[in-house]
Amino acid sequence: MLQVPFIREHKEEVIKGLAKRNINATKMIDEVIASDEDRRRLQTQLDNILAESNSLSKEIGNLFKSGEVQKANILKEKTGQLKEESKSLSEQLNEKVEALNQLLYKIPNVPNALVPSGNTEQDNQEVYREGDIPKLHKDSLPHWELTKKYDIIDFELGNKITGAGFPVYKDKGAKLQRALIAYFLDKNTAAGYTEYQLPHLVNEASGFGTGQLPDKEGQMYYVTEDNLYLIPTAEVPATNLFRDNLLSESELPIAVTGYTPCFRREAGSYGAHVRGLNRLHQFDKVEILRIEHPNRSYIALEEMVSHVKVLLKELKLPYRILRLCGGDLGFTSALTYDFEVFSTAQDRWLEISSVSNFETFQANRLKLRFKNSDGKIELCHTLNGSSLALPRVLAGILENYQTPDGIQIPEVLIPYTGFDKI
RNA sequence: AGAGAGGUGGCCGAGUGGUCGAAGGCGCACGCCUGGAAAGUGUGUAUACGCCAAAAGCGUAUCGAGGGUUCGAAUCCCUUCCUCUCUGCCA
Repeated sequence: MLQVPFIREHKEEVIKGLAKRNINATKMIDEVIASDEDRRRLQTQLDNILAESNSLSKEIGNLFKSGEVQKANILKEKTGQLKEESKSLSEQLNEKVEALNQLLYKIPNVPNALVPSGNTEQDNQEVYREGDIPKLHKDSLPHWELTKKYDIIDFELGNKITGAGFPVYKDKGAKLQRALIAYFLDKNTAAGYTEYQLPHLVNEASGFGTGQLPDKEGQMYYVTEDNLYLIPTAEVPATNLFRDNLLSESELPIAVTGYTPCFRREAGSYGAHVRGLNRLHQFDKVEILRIEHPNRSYIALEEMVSHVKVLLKELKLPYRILRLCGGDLGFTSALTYDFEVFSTAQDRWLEISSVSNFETFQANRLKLRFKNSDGKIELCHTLNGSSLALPRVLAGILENYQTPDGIQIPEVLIPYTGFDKI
């Protein structure tokens, strides 16, 4: 959520930035500013009344002590009036604050200057490409055929025990999953990220902190009995570790990694784009997260991008990096780089990582602050990225590494799998 | 799940209607002391919002959360969440 003082002071900049998301925010921003002015006016009025009432109460106490009951009773009547006024004012104030918040929840983050404007995927900028696209044999298959052929993932079985989008990994498929998770976590911890094992269910406050709530509750599975949500990404529990924190500057930066399953209710579209592993209700992901000093957050973003590059390079998967355009940018993000692996058998790019800087947008909701060297309190910047989302990496490996007599295992994974071919 | 106890500042802990944003201690910061350190000693040490061009300053709110009683609530009442202990269940 954007900060009101920031909106007030950078009104044109905010409107211009949001225009890149194809939002005409002029009206919304004006409303916010007007609403905030009302709020401040009410606050001042209320504070004055309460101040008067407090000082009267003190007087009354003193009068009672000195036995001047009559005088005290006169003052009592006055405080009665003040009380009614303050009650009505504080109701108005609460309503105003709530209305203002409702407005703010609807305003997405202001894109960074680097974000290109645009509506669709077509407008994303390719900023990097690496790796050779392999030439496959003529009978090569998409992964959903391969998994069947080698009996390593069973979609039907998952369908039976749960439903569509909940695959069952078997035998070497299961082992390969575990290998990927271990490999990613090892690389991340070696790069300085601290490993966490996180809860897979979160409460409402956490969903709110990272921006899933309000409005996007439909995307999460919800446990009604206990009022908990299944996490759509480790970003939610990992970021909320630091909710309501006032850090000292020396504690920054913080770097966290964790593996969790992710649960997404999203219905999605149909056809080849969602076949097999391309889109699931439950999938595994290893996440990296950083909490940074505002001065360093864009350096950190580059570091995260470089780190993910290494993973893909080592896996020898052909990939490209896109800088997302305004229309494709997530609600909370200021700048996002998407990583896509090329699947030769499907002849298309598959998104496998998304690395974003949220600047203060999440931190503002989370109340995640630090005390700077001048002793002033500032919001931290938060960033996160996948390193990596498993299913599509797996799809990429299966499809790109297939040979007429089996699927090769990428060299870096062999120490983890214990086998070199499926 | 049942019974009981409890939630106070970074931490420990006192506080049962006004003098309490809150004693005392620890911690932390700065100073003094010291050749240096320890000890000792002095001072300071919450957050949010508002007023103010800003700083200083002032005001308001905050003792788990929400509501109520009262001129006045950390303190009394109600609701709710959480933690701990015992019993039950269970990996």
